[in-house]
Amino acid sequence: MARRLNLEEIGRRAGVSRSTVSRVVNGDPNVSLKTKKRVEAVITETGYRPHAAARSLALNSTDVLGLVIPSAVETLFADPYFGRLIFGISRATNEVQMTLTLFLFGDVPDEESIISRVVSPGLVDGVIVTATTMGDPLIDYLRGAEMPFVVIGRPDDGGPVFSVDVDNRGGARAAALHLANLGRRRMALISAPANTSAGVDRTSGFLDGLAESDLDLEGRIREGDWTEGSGRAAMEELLADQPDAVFAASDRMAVGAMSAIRAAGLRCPEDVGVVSFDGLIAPDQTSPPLTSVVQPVRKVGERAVKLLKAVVDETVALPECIVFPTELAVGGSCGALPEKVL
Amino acid sequence: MARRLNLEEIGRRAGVSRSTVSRVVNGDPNVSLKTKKRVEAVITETGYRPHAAARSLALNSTDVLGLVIPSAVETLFADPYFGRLIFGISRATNEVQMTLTLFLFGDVPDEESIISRVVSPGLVDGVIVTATTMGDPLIDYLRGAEMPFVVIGRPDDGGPVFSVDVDNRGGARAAALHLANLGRRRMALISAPANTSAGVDRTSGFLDGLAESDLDLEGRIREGDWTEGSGRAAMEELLADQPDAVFAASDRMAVGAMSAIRAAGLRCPEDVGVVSFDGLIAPDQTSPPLTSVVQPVRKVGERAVKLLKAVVDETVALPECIVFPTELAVGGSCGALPEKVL
DNA sequence: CTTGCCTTTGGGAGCGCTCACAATATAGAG
DNA sequence: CTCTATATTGTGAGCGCTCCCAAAGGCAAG
Repeated sequence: MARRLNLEEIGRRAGVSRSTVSRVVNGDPNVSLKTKKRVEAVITETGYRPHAAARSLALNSTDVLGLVIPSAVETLFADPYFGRLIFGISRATNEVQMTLTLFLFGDVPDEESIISRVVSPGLVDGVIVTATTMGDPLIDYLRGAEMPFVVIGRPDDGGPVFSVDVDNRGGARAAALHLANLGRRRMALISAPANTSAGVDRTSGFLDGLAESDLDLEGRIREGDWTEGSGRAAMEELLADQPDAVFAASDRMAVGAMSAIRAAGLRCPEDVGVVSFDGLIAPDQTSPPLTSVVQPVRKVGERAVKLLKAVVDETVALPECIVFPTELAVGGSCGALPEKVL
Repeated sequence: MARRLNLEEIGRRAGVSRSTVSRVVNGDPNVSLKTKKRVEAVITETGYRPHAAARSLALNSTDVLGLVIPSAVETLFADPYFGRLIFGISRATNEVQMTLTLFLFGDVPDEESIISRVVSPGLVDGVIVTATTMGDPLIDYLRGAEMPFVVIGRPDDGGPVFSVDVDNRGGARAAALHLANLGRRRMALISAPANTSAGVDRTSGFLDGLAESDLDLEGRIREGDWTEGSGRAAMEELLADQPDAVFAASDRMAVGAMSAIRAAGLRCPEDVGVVSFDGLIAPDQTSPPLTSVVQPVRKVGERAVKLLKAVVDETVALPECIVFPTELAVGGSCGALPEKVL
């Protein structure tokens, strides 16, 4: 008796055909009210749920979006950025009634296997790619497989892609100008990896701002790897050059830098002002509260989903590069007095 | 010309049949070397990838695991716990060549829609459920839908389920004993939500430890919600009772508690010793480093995947409850001198 | 009562795959 | 060279769904 629940079986029990049940399930209005009620009763009673794979096969569409994070080493995941991003993406995915699948690459080179799964037809309708390093072959691979995709960040080569990014350059420039306006003259930079577009853009934006203020790093630059530890190490080295301010290209690196400053017996912001990038650390989590270039992480995620859906549905034609503005949120770490802000 | 790439088409191009190509794709040894080479050449050349949905339909198995986090409000996601857990689960999923899909419930009651997707046949082979609150109807729903599942945490009711948990009770008890051994007598507790099994177990374990030491909370208990802010608020209240130590049921709440202690002009550990639960905060991220009950989050995730796979494959019969031990990692926050530790 | 039109329902085919089994090729033994 | 045993390949059916079109039912007008 335990026959599988499928359209045919529901139809049999309701005394109608497969197609009629299908119509009811999919809300097709061309069904008489009486039939509809009857079928719905059977569905509720049996707990029938359509078979997702079968539907995907017939429709050639899965209603599943993939999120690919190629460099998800454990340290990366400690960054609140990804939690927030995943949250935003998940939210937006739910909103459009789709499902989110996650492709994280471990340290192990399971890349090969994962990538080939990502581009399999019938698994996902499209993917969002983030945290790629420059020259990542993944992008070309996706193009070759004709898998719709959206990049979070700035794609490196000239190839046309859909992307969502934040104004890294403008934000970093604003950080430099802000510090310069506060009278800081010997600034230092803890940069993000130079093989990421965010790293490159934040560095060049900061340099832009310095140049506009007739200032220079004079070698006071160290590259971090996004982690707190790397920020601390970088700051320890930079302190030898006695900077009066530092811009860290991420919140976590800034936290590390602040702890190095404190450990050296210096005060923040009096001796060394600190400005960071991200805006993901609550004001009460550091003392003094971080002055930070805020990027709208959740919005980026949500926008990426919407854009990807448009790409999949082919309701958008030309490759589009969306850039969200960033905004400087002044805390106490840069040395601007609260009075000045309010 | 642009005919769809499928087994039939690959076969046509290689001069063999559908099944032969299928055999090659799936590594069936019953194919002559010559044929195999020829087919593989065509596959490489065309970039053919099997259609996942079609395969799922035929095999009635998707090779996809779901991770369901029913209470993923944004604050929850700020906890490093989930990042770590997802990382572990993702790793293990990759290892068994499966794919991970994520079901996060937003604040909005999209629950209905998400749950019904979770239990649809043909989407996932099974799910891992975590962060459920007691009495969560999700569990019963999964049972009713005959969807294989594994719970991370201790299931509340008596119904037989597969689960992976850590020894919350034993860990919290060890925390109490440790503080008692150090001579603390007026301990306080910042508990985790009482509608979670971890919350209940950590509280009762701590009370056990106190009782064994002939101590009592005497009302010095406040319930937090896992967040740093709630830990700070709880501590502020507790300080009125002048405790000489506090056990926070999570790292983040402990961090909040420490900041409240500092803000009150008290010293940690001299005035108030702090012990937390989780062990997810690096020693150099707080000062003094947190003494914490370490739970093997990543292992829990990995084990959950293995267990779920066994459940799906029906290679395990009786509901199994796996409990990982926890271990007290002594930092400086509890007042144990470094000499004592080493 | 017939006709025509619109509403509602049913059946066939196909999505791309796997599985079971039939068909064919190959080889070894007699 | 024939015959069987085995290695290799091909065919049909079916997984559960959707789509398309044809069939049936209902109803008003002629």
